[in-house]
Amino acid sequence: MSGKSEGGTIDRRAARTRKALHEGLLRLVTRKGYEAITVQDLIEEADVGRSTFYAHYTGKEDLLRSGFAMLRAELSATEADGQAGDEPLRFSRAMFDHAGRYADVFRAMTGSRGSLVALEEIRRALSEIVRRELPKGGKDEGLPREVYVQFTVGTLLTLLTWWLEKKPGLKPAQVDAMFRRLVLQGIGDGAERR
Amino acid sequence: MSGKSEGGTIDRRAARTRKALHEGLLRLVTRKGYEAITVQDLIEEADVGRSTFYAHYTGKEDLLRSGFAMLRAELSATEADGQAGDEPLRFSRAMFDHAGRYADVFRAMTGSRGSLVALEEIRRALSEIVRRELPKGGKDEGLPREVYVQFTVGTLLTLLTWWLEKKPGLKPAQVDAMFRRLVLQGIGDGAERR
Amino acid sequence: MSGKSEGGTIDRRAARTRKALHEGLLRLVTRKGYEAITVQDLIEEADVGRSTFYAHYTGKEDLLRSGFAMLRAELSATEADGQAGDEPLRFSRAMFDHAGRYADVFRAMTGSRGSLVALEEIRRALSEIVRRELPKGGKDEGLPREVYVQFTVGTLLTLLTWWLEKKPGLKPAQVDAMFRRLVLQGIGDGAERR
Amino acid sequence: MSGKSEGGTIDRRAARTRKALHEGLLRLVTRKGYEAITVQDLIEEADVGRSTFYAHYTGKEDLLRSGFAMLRAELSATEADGQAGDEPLRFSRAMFDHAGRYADVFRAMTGSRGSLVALEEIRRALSEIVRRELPKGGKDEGLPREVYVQFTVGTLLTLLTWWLEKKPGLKPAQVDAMFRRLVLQGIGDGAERR
DNA sequence: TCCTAAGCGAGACGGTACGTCTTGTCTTCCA
DNA sequence: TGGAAGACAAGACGTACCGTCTCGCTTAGGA
Repeated sequence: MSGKSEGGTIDRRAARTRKALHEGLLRLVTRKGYEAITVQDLIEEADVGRSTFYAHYTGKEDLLRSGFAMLRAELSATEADGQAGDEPLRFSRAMFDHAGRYADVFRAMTGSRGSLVALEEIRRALSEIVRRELPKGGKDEGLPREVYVQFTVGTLLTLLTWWLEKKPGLKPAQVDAMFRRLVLQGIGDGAERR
Repeated sequence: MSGKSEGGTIDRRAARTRKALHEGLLRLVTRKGYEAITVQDLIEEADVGRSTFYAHYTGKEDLLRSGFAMLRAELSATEADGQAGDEPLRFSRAMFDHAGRYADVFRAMTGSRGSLVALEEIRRALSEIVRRELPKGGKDEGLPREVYVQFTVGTLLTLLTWWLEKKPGLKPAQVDAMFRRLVLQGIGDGAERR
Repeated sequence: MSGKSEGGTIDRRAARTRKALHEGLLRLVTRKGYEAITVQDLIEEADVGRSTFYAHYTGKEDLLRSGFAMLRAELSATEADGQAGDEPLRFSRAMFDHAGRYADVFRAMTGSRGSLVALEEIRRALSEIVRRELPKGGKDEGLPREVYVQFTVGTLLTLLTWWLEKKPGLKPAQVDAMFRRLVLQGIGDGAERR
Repeated sequence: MSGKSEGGTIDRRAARTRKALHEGLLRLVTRKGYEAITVQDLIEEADVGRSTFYAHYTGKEDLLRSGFAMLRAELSATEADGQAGDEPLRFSRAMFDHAGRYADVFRAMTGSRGSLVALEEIRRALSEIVRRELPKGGKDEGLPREVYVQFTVGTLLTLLTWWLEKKPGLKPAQVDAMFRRLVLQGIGDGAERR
């Protein structure tokens, strides 16, 4: 019994075990990439028994997802303070700031040594945020709302990946500017407009 | 000996073996998803000996990549006939037509049962095409050319995935229209321009 | 990790696993000869996982040797009761009695479907016994003690093989008589002596 | 067609191929022991195609046996000149002389890196000789003639092995003396006789 | 002298066993 | 007596050989 991946506070020990595993995962992921990590690695890193690991999680994917779940919970909690300013996409700057700080982890999750699972989790987390932040207007012109969301998230990830992998020297503000330009105007050259 | 995954015409038998493996991979990938495929599956499906498989490819990733390499080679060969019409992104319609026909394979490669490797290969193939097709106009307001390319490819993949996974009923032309709208104008409403 | 082929009492489960493997080997060896046995056969016969097998033994030779080691340990333990009667070679009769009962195993180990390893182990086990039982008399006319031992063991094996392979109908006592005659007098005809 | 391992003079080229393989086997056997030799080793050493090897022999055992067959044929041919002196076992001295010269090959065939097949061939070859050389008398006393033969051969091999492996410094004459002593008188101490 | 069948080298191939590695379950022991 | 430790069954991995086979090349021996 003892519930699998629910995060509820069951026990003091259980909480300590989960913390150790999450931290171990972070350390390992930057050291050898997500895909190469084995359950054996995880339990050695966290100094935990094999059956203990499986008592808490169904596998390393579950551990990863549970980590993202915690992350999302935290994000939601601290989101209220962003008052509904009328500027569109105003969350993006915070995003790039944050990503810049955890560049190592991000790269290890999404690079070729990463995992589709991680990528999907990241996309899901971003989608939730964008979905909440993008409720303006309803012009549509045949573009379903979900397409807007996925387009925005996709562009964000494109910039993020290009930035951290190819031009890590850039400042978050510079990348954010490119992002906004692309999302709001696309690549249509400025000459046609104005 | 005899080069691994180069596709050169080495031997009549070798070519037949490789063909059998590539076709087997395609069949299997739609049947159970890329990730779940084992080398054993591949050699049974292609009716090939285990050591023969490893004589040609270093693993299932290598087989996958070699398949994409062949695909790219074919695409390059048949590309010349696209005369340099002045319309931008004119390749996109063909792309969506093609993708619609191979929806099963595409989904199996990129879904959660898919593989980062496949995704990267698809992205690489598209990038090559876009890079060739997008040479118009000079540098623009500090946006590096590669960002244009990645943005375009990313948006294409976003639309492709959303289409095949969520709205498989749409016609290629409809999805193509959305793609062009997003890439050329972003989500900024049309009212501001013109 | 938990010692390889030492036979020590490490764990109840480990002991059961080893027992199952030893018994499986005996069954298989009479069924298809030692050489033809594969590790796969052994683990199927013993209903054991592949990695479990390799956790205990380095290969089928190691399993064989460990079986002989156990056998020797048992023999040593039950040897004390043989009081030092003055009759030479008095162990031989027990040997032939024993061999007659395990004729199948013996043949399967030493025949052309057998193994040099098994033969060497048998020879080693017999040598130990003979070395202990043959301490009478002082050095003799330039014949090193070890030559005596090897000669005795060799002759025993010669008789054993000939008996079980060519004349399985004979009684142990008859073969033992031949053995003693040959070892003690050679083939020189008795007439010359006495 | 073209018979497998018969040695008949089929063709000049065939004979050259077989010679190359036999010589390669001898070189390899002293270099890495019989058991460790692979067909690949043999065909590389003899500079022969894989299919050519299998056109002549069914495997490395067949090659080995065919080598012994040739050896036996040669021995038989040169045996006639040994006139039937009345001395028993007079062939043994020549045996030990010969073995001393080919110590390397012998050790590589019979040691733990050797092969039961080789041992059986050696035993068979020696048995043929002993059977021919041991026709004297018919006292018997219940000892079948074949037991005499096997006893003699076994003792010869025991001495041979012990000599080459443990005391390679001894002269053939010394070992031969021990052999004759053991075969003719056994280990019965001299005191009882005379 | 030319032609043709054979012997041959080269090595791809289908198979099988190997020893290693990882997974998720199940048993034992200890606190 | 409930959870940690780790032995275990299962099975995929990549490697090494095996014996079969299909190729061309060469190389006599008979026409």
